[in-house]
Amino acid sequence: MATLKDVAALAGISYTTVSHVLNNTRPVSEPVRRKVEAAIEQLAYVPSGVARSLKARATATIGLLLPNSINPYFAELARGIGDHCGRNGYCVILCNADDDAAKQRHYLRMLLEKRIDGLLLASAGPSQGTFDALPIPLVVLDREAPALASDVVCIDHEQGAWLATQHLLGLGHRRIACITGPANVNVANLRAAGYRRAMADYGCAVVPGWQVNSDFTSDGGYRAAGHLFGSVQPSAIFAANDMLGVGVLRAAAERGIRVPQQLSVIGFDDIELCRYVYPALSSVGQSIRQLGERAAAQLLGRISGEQAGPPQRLVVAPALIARESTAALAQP
Amino acid sequence: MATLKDVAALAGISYTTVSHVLNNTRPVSEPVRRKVEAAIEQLAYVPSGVARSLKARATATIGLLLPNSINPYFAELARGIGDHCGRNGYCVILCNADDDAAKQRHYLRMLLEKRIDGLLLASAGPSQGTFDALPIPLVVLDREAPALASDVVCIDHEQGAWLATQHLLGLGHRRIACITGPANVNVANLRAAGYRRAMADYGCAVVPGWQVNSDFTSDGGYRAAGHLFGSVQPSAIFAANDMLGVGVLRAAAERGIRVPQQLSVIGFDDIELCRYVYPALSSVGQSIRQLGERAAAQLLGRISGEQAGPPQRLVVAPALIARESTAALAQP
DNA sequence: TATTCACTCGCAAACGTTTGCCACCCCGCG
DNA sequence: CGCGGGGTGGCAAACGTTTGCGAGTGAATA
Repeated sequence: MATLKDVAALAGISYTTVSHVLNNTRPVSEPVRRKVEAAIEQLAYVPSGVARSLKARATATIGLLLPNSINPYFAELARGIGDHCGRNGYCVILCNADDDAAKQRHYLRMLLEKRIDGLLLASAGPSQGTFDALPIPLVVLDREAPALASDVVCIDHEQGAWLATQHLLGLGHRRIACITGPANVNVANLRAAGYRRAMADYGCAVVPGWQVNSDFTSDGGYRAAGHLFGSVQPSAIFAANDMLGVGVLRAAAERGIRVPQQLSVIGFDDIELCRYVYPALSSVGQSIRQLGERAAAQLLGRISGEQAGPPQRLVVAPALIARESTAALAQP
Repeated sequence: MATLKDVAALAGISYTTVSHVLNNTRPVSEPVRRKVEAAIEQLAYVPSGVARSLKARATATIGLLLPNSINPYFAELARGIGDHCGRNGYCVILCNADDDAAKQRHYLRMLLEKRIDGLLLASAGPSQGTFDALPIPLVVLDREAPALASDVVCIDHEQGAWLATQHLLGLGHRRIACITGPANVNVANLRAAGYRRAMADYGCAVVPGWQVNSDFTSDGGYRAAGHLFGSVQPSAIFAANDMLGVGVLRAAAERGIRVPQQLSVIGFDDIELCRYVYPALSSVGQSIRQLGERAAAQLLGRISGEQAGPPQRLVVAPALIARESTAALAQP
């Protein structure tokens, strides 16, 4: 690859000046500028971001560390982040940790070596001190990170769950089951709490067995729903994420349970998949892409120094998106 | 951030030696090594990949340029690529061009500045010379790139379409419609060609109107199917990609057309979404993640110089994945 | 004519690594 | 005693930029 010096030599000029015409960083006479530009063209010169980064101590690159990418939710998140960063001249390096703590540390190390300007951490499991004293801005996405003194942007999980459950209650349902995530992940517990609060608000006792833990996958939702159909026979199910909801839909369809006539189902997150299944899955959430963009904006703000001050918590309010999978309780 | 010199100063040793203990690149006495390691620990030193890359003229990073990310297909592809690269010590910088040629050039420029070691180009539109004289290895994914003298890894689109159509024909269907992509994208034409070849093999004339162009989106499939239902009333539909297929499923469901009893539907690509819809969508394809890994492997081979020689075409054979959306033609 | 600018441009020192080359010490051998 | 050589470790030159400092032109001004 051609370098600044090559261009300078070809143009018969010092490479300092070449640098200045490249960056418009000081006036250069027209003839010289033209010669330089011709040389650049001729050599197909592309400046080295590596050298530039070394000098500038900045890479215009951020890292995005995802815990597991099986959930389409993260794909949409990544899109929002990538878009915002691209628009602002930043690159993003994407790493899937696959729920593996060792892998996560490995990637973090890699990113630090690459001298990323900031890190976006999406809903990781127990981080156990991995992200304690990072030398770069960090914003945590989607998860509450009480231990970390970093910015957090996420949705109000508890409120969203309340909203979803309240939607079902408002439709007349009372036998409302809840399928939630693993008991050791915080988000799952918050959503379950929202469910229980809504039930309590309506004076509905949550019978043991109505709330079942699963794993945030479609298959988990499928199995959990099968179990519920055989026991508590709910008239509505709040699935603590959309993948679970999709699994519920399938379990119902296979048994000939008609949705929403005989069973209402609502999910959480409002991933695009909701619109593709039939019946389309009602859900609560906010534009995931916007969430990603917001997180990216926050991080970029920290990097530029524009955003200063103590850690912020940006929690966005969820909205109800009623689709085809929820309807009023049929009169018995 | 601490530098090599800081570590050296703290350890009371030259920074040359520090470098050597870091990389195990020449024997270092035990006491010195211990002192260095202690200093590294104490300063939380992380070597600068930027400086390293500048010296080594390599970044251990590849670029992944996607045309549009609305299709979940690309998310899966990215996952496979990211996995393979991660395992081999490479990072991936992901760029979504959103079907915008200017954006695509912008990203390419950015990636070149970042001095990526290789580029993975997924199924872009007409590239019109943008990728002509790249100074780095390039492998094109998913699309046949006749103009480019680069490696290509893709699936046999024509054969896959033949397989899908043949599956329907084997089930007794004759009134088989085909919904395909935009006429100006090569992949769409190849798939349409496979459809027609299969029809011809069975002596079925393709009546005008049986093949309709769409846009590879769920919505496009929905509209096209609606159109078909009102006119040719096929007993089976081959959708040239899974998103189209999902749209067909919805159009059928809304009209009370039962799949597969009254209508068989088959897609192409075998994205994960196929398994989530009900009825699960039959499809043809090969593990998308593996396709991605394969492409990444090819690129990494070119980068390391292990793979030399003329451009290769790796085309993988598609397989039929029969699910719930296809069944034998009901006897009238 | 001497001084002061405005306008252009070049020199060279960073940025943080890797690595070829060389220097030193000490031991064993002739 | 002289010398070779293994075992250690330091010097300094790259890698390709950015940028502070300064130098050289003319022309305008005093």
